[in-house]
Parts: sequence; structure tokens; C-alpha cells
Amino acid sequence: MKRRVTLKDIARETGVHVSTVSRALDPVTRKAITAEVAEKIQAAAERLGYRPNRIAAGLRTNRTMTVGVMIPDITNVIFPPILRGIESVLEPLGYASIIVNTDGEKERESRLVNVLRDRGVDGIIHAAATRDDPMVARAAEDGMPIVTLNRRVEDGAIPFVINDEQSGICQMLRHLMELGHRSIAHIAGPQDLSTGQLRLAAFRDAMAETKLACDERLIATATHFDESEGARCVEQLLASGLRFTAVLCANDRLALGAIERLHEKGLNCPADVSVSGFNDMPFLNLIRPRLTTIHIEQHGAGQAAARLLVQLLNDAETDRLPTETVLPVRLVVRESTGPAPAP
Amino acid sequence: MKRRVTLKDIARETGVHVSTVSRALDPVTRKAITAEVAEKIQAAAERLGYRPNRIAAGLRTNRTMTVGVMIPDITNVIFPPILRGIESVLEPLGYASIIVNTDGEKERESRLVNVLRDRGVDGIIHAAATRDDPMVARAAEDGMPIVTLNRRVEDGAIPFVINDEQSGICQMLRHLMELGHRSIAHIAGPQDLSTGQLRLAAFRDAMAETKLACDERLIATATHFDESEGARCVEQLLASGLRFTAVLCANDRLALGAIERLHEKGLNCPADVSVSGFNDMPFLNLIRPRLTTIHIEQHGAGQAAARLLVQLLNDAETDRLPTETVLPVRLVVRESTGPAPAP
DNA sequence: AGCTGTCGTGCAATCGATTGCGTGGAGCTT
DNA sequence: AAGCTCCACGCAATCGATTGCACGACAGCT
Repeated sequence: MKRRVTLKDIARETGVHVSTVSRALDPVTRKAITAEVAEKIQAAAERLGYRPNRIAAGLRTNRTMTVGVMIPDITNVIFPPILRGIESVLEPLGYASIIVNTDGEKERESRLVNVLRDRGVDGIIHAAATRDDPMVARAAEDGMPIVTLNRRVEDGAIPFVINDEQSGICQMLRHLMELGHRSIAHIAGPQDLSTGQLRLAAFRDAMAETKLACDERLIATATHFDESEGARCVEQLLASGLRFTAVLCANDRLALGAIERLHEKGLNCPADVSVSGFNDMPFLNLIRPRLTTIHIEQHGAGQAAARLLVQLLNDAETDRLPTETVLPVRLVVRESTGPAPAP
Repeated sequence: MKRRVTLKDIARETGVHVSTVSRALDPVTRKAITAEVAEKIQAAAERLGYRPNRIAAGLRTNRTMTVGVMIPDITNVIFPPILRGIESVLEPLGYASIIVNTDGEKERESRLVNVLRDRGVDGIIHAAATRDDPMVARAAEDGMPIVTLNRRVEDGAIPFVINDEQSGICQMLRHLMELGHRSIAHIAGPQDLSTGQLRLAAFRDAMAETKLACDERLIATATHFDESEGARCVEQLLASGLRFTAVLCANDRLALGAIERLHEKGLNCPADVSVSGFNDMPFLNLIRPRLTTIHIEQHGAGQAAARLLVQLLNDAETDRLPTETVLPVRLVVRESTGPAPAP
């Protein structure tokens, strides 16, 4: 285990001062050095196998070239593509990211924000923001660049990237109506998550725009975005005794659970009941019936958030940045929706 | 944006020297300080909201409390649980991890090893090791603690954690034979990945132990671990004209692709052909027929690798650590395997 | 020739925490 | 009471890179 090569070693080797070496090796300051000297220094650096010590540089410059990424849970399939999107922007610029999972717990969220701050991250991409976390607010106040993803923040000071939930719900509802559905139920997501909330609100709005009455009893609210809640909610809808020919779900997993339970109850999808999802998560093409859903650009959302953060990191005038980025979504028609059955 | 609180601030506040503050705040060295003084210092630290600067500490101590984690691709569903396993061990100990994706490219792998080294990670968990990467070997030689995961390294110097592939293949083969299958095909994984290689070797060994002849023509080799290759391989097997009643696949995705293609060809699984997977990846319970597979402790493997790395990081006598950790696997019988059809 | 301006390089402080060593004083022994 | 030990704390160097400032040399101008 040999000691690593430092600027001092190169300085000794080439007979110049460390500051000269430092300047010669930084492309920005290199122009201040005689070409001949700079080349000699670069050659020596190469020969000795010099690798800059980012820690030391970070101490001096107060930049670590590291960003924190907060997500609810990496095992949730919608997040890995987001992370790859983030990485695709950040890695070429020399940034690395530290990823943390909040598991949707506020206590963990608060703690992890501080973990990231302690590590001196230059900024944070927050894809797991709860409505109001004091530590996040504090970090933002203290000047930490933050971008939230998938979660809208009321505050207004923090720029965010979201998908066009409203448009997605609207497109899906139109699709169902074009298929002849008039009695449409909704399985809403958890109302403490902004996606659940936004999609429910969008559903109500979209229903209001149609001439159809929106029967509140045809809305069931899940406590989690998972299959078992989808199953429970569809069962609740059935138990209400009200007729419905389609269920618009706030998320793919809810939809899958609902289809499963309907099947158990002897109802076929889409022949008897059409069911739609939201997110277009990976692997849907392997599950039968293939789910009609709203496609979201996960990768693109990650990229957008990362680009936004990079701007925050570089530009002094953060005022002129968009605080709100809304990404387009797209209806993907597959097999789980079909013509409404005759009454 | 106010300046952050440093040891110096606390020293000024309490009227002692920074070194005393440093000692009072470190639980290990605290015993060298008068209780009364230490309490005063802690109170001041608390009051001022002191947060230690890890960068500065890292520069001095040469430890960043950061580890690098290399995986092929985070969007592959088997990796997120591994990462959570790693996190569950590392995070409580104060470590953070930097995750990088190699995409299975050797060039990226080499580059990313250096990225991690430049960032001064204390160690690396390498779940994407190719057979012989010079940069990885160099890092190990230079004293970088490394543990590999899921990939065996011939070298011998680097400890590794793997699953008991051999046992898994063996259990599956026994299961198929108990169901009456005698003509068993194998869809092997890519032979440039150690899992593909190991599982194929295990299949040959296991077949040899039975009295059945292992017909090499009933082995198809995939170029990637994905559904389309599973489909292609099963088609190749069918095209051979040889009879087989079961296909043991090296991986779940190959199995899913194979089932799909069989179905397209009018062959039912498991009635006509039994198909088995390997890995027990998430979401299998949603896909019909539910796949019989070998369950791997992804989370446990991550934990094991992390624990091993932590030992390397702390203990001086690294000699006495196990260089080889083999984790047990478990047969999970579901619906894709059934009794062999009558000839 | 002398003056000014420019350019290349060196000097030294700095970032914040850690740590080996030195020192002064308290407390104990004889 | 003198001398000794030991302990708590201070001092200062250190980790490696960055950067404002100063200085010296040389060129260009009058």
C-alpha cells in the first residue's frame, strides 16, 4: 500500500511550486501558466499517476461534487429509472450521488436530510418530500440547493418537477368514455402523498367537465399504493352495490390488485369491468391482461430534476429559474380496457 | 445563508482550546476531559447547533465513512433489495454509499472504480465484477478493501459473497424429476457472467449425478438475461425436434420469455411443458402462471457483503476473514411446474 | 534610459478537524 | 515542605488543494 501522489510530489519532481502545479492541472487556470511548464507538469503528473484528492479540494472550496438523492424506497420499480436519469446528467459533469431511502417516514426524512448536509452534498434532489418537513425547510433556508421531484411543494421557494397528472387522468377518462363507459369508479391513492391527492383532485375536475355526475360513493381511497389495497378498494366498491363498468386507478399496482380481486369474484377484465392504471411501471408487459395506463417519463423526470439542480448549483441568479416543471404524460392503451358492456 | 458552526466557535464560546472541544465531542477521547468541562462543551455545541464537518475530518484521518457500491444496473429488479440490505448494515454505522452502474461494460467498470477511488471511499462492494478488471485488481493491490457480490473472483485475494447456485440447480432438478420429468432442457445464461457459467456447470454436474444422459443439444445459451433471449432459446430447443417436458432456466426472466413463446406456439405451461426460473425476483406473484423458482436472499446477500466489508475496514488482521461466503437458497414451488405429461 | 504594464510564478494563508507532544498545576508521598 | 507523579488541557503541525497577493522579470513605450 503505497502513499498516494500529491501536488507536492509533482512540485518536487518538476522543481516548481505546488501552486503552479495546481494551476497547471486545472484546465481553467491553466492559461495562466507557460505552455512549456504546464506540459512538463502534466507529463510528471501522468508519469507519477497523480489523482487529485477531492476531499482536500472540497475542504478548501466547500464543494464536494456530490448531490444527495432522497427517494421513498429504491425497491419500488418506478425509482430506479429516475435514478438512472439523474445519473445520466450528473455523472458526466463529475458529480456523484448519495441515495437514501426514507420509507415514507417523516422521522427518517428529517434525519436523512441532516445526514446529507453533514456529508456536505452540494445539493439535494428530493423525490420523497412530505408536505412539510422542518429539516428540509431549514436546509433550504440555509441555502442548500434543493429540487423536489414528483411532489409538489406549497412553499414556493423550492423548484419542483412533476408529471402532468391532471392531463393523464383527463386522457384516461376520455379514453374510457370513448369506449362507452358512463359509470366510472376511482381508486384513489393515499391522500397524504401529493400524487394521490393530485390524481383524485384531477379525477373530480375531469368528471365535473363531463356531464356525468361524480358519485362520491364510487371513489375508494387506498392507504398505500399496493396490490392489496387495490383489492380491498375494489371489493369495497362492489360491496356498495352501485353499478360501475370501469375503474380508473391512481396507480398501476392498485389496478393490478383490483383486477386480481375482480377475477376472484368472477368478473372478467376487460369484458365485465375495464381497469386502468397510472405510471406504466416496468414489467407490465408481462402481466395479463396487459394494463392500459398512463406512461410517465421516469428517466426524463430524473434528467429534468438533475438539470435543474445543476443550474441552481452553478448560476448565481437562481431567481430566474422555473420553479415549476411539468412533464408531459402519454396514454398507453393495452388490454385492460375495452368497450362498456351493455347494461 | 449563515456560516456553519465550527469547533473554533465552540472553543471561543466556552473559553477552551479547539483541541479540547474536539476531544470532548468524540465519545472515544472524551474520557480524557474533565466531566464538567465536557458537559459545558457539549451544551455549547448543542446550543450553537454544531455539526461536525466530515470533509475536514476526512482529510485529516483519511477516512470518509463512505463506501462505493458497483452494480450492473439499478433498474434490474434484483439489485434494489441488495442495496437495501447493504444500507441496513452500513447506515447505522454512519457509512453512506455511492452507487454506480456499470451496465456490464468493462470500460465503464474500470472508469468507475477510479471514480470511487478519487472520491476516497473507504471500501468497495462490487456486485458487477467482470472476470478480470485491471483497475479493480490495482485498487485491491493498493490496499483498497473490496468485497465482491454475486460474482466469484478467481484471484483469491478478494473475499466474495455468492449464493449457492449449485444447490439451487440441484434442488430444482430433483423437484422436476420427482414430478416425473426425464427429458429436461436447460436455457443457460450468458457465459461471460459468472452466474450464467456457474449455473450451467451446476446443471451438467447435477445431470451427471442422475442416471440421465445430458443431451448437449438440450442446452441453449442466452446472450442476455432477458425475456427475448428466453423466447429465442426455447424456440431453438423446439426447433431441434428433440422431446423435452421441462425447461430449467438459469434465470426468471429467461423463464418468463420461454413460457410466453411456448404459449404462442400453443404449448401450455405447466400442462405440456414445465418451466422453472432462478432468483425469485419481485413481482413474480403477479405473473401467470406463477413461476416455480429458486429463492435467493438478495437482502441477506447485501447484508453479508456489507458486514464483511465493515470487518475489512476495521480489523487489521484481514487474513483471518473468510474469503468465501456461500448463502443458502430455497426452492419455491408455484404453478409453472407440474407432473410430466404421459409420453 | 527610465517608466509603466503585463505576465508567470512563488509565498503563505486557508478550509476544519485531529493528534502527538509539551506543560503547568494539583495532589500525593516522605 | 520539597519533590514527585499524573492528568487535563493547550500548542502547533498536519492532511492536500486552492487562491489572493506580491514580486520579479521582461517588454513596450516615450
